[in-house]
Amino acid sequence: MYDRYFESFNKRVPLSESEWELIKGHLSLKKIRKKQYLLQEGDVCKYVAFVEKGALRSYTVNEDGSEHIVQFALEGWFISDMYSYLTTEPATYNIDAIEDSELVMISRESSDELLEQSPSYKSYLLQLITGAYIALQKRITATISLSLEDRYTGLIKTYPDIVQRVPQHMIASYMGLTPETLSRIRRRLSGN
Amino acid sequence: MYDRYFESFNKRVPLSESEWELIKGHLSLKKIRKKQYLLQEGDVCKYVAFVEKGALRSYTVNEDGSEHIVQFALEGWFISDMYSYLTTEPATYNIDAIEDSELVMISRESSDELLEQSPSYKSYLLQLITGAYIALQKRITATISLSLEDRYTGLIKTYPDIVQRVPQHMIASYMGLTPETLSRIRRRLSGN
DNA sequence: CGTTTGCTTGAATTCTGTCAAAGCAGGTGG
DNA sequence: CCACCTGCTTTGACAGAATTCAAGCAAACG
Repeated sequence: MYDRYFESFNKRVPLSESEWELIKGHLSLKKIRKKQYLLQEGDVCKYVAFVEKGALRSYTVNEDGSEHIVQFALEGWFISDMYSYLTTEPATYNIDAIEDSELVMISRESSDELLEQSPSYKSYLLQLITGAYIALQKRITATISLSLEDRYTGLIKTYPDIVQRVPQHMIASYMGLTPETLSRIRRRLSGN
Repeated sequence: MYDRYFESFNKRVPLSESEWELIKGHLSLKKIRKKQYLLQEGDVCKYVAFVEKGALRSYTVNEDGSEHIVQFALEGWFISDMYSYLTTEPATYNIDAIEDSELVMISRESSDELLEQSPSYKSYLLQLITGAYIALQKRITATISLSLEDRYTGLIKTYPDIVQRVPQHMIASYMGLTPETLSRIRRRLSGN
């Protein structure tokens, strides 16, 4: 229980027994099934979810009904609508499960308390978000500077599990492409 | 001196006199001229720069010599190659000044010390990076889900000063477009 | 005043999206 | 066990959009 979360935490910020007990008291476990919503656009996002097991995605839906995937989250990643979480404004993203999943949930209230009471928690959060920030900057860099072929091969190298576990039309959406275009890129890469 | 930095800090995390003195002891001021480098690809990034005055950009250069702007930083923003800064690996980004600028510089050593000694500094950094993370997520969302017209008008609304102060071929680079394409988008938007 | 820099425009080319259809599993119910 | 869905991927033809290359023009600068 909370195994991966503890591992993620402890490898960045080594934890004493007592501090872990304090933190654990603010966590809760949630299981959701494939295709089930964790958050719907318009609701206020009250939790950050850390993925113990499974796979989720966050995405927007345009007026014409088209979906655009903003993020995937597999084991060891967190997912949330951070803006809604911090401001309590209505969420602009939807989040649902791509696979049956197990999540460690941290509410805004719990997070605020932990930030006051536990320097380790504050350090962990800082490191986690800094890592996420760097990853987003890399993604943007790839988007504006590389060809589609190079972006896709880079994605495979960086996140092989995502490419294996997630349907390709979702990868296309994540890259801002149509499924047809991604299919053609893959053919070009596999040597006609 | 350090006015904007103090303001940015104090509005997020109110500071006592003594704590500000502690922090101020770790800051230094740097002035750089337009077109001057703050960081070159391959060097290790030893500072995070907070912009007191002026405008900078970070960008990559491809083998063919084409530049791709990853970020702009105006007054109140920070800029750095965070990955290089944290790992001491060679930087993958270049940073230079678009206007004559004044910067508040924080070295890695100073930042580490402050993170240990000042809970307020840790809180400030967490809030700053969280805000930057959310901004990047918005940018990615716009990139994969909106038309070029909507992306450009969104940019004008969100960062009017950037669009006014930065040459348009740099805006085009930032959006991942050629200058010609951006010029045509602007004509379409101004009603032929 | 000449040069540089940035923005615009045009025509040809290349790439991507759209629409329609077909192929290909995996899963379900009969 | 098989036939039939259903969801996903691939393919083709065509229309639309962006890039490329070339040229022209205006403003800024030394």
